[in-house]
Amino acid sequence: MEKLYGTLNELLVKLFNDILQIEEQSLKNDKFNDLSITEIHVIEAIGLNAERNMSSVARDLDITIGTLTIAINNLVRKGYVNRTRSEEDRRIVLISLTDKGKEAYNHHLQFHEEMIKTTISKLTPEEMEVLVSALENITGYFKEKYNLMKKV
Amino acid sequence: MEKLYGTLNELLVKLFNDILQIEEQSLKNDKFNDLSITEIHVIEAIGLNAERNMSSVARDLDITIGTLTIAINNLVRKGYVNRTRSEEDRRIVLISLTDKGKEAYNHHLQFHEEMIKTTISKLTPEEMEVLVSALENITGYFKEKYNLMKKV
DNA sequence: GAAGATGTTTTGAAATTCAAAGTGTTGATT
DNA sequence: AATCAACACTTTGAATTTCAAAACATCTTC
Repeated sequence: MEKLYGTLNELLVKLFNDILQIEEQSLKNDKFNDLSITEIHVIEAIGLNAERNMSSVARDLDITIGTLTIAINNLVRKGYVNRTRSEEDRRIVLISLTDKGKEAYNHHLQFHEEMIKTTISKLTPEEMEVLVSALENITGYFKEKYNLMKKV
Repeated sequence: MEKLYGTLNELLVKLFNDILQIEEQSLKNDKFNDLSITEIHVIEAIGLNAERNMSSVARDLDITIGTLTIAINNLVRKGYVNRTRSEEDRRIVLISLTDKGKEAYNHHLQFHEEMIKTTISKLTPEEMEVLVSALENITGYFKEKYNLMKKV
């Protein structure tokens, strides 16, 4: 049990550093190498579906709207994001991905998919289900803990 | 199968973001709340053992020495790190944790331990094993991929 | 002892972030 | 209809983090 414990700790810490670094590295040798990790995350948060307003995207990313404004300025300039004002309520700014933005979105998705594919290719169907429920447990716990902390 | 795939992707991404945010939040309500995450990482990298020079710590953290110099300036100012010059080779700068630095190191370790302990407590032994082997797969994949990229 | 190598610091610039002030729009109240 | 508060967003000013390249100090080698 103690051993498992150290293993898990090490794995999580290592996983963390690795993912960040690889994501960064892989961006550099990439078709979309004018995008930073931050910008990729914004593109991810906007998503492929309908137009979204600034506030909801900022909330998803856990950043302030002011910070998002700056990020969107750059993404619009680089041609990844459309920005328009809502006709119904002219306070609201609607953002969505351009075709180029959607391409970048899908490209990044593939990075993730490759990672997952490698992971699950070594698991049996039963193990896969176990993994999913284990991760659901963990993220559930984290979500709870995070919300508690936020309220304090 | 496709569905599991998306689920797993989502779970891992979420887990990742959650851990980062919780770490950040927990620092704020903390005894050592004058430390940023970056600074905690530097303290972790210096470690409890012998004095280390700038280059080796920078290499461990995958940052430039110049960047580390600035981080160490602040940590010295805040009383977490000792900085001396080697007597044998006066080019070399030796850094180590002060008592306060060691306290912060252990405190952060406890945060990790608690996180892992809670995680483990929510899992059955079977889930544990699957989780560990899945994470091993992922980090293995990353390690390989990362080394490849670095060489390019 | 000069030249080059090594280890670190400094400098200048860019990216990311926040809090707070500012701008424009809408909705409610009177 | 006029005003005022609430809302959605942008701008501003400052802090942090980071890097590359120049500068500095010290060692090693020829």
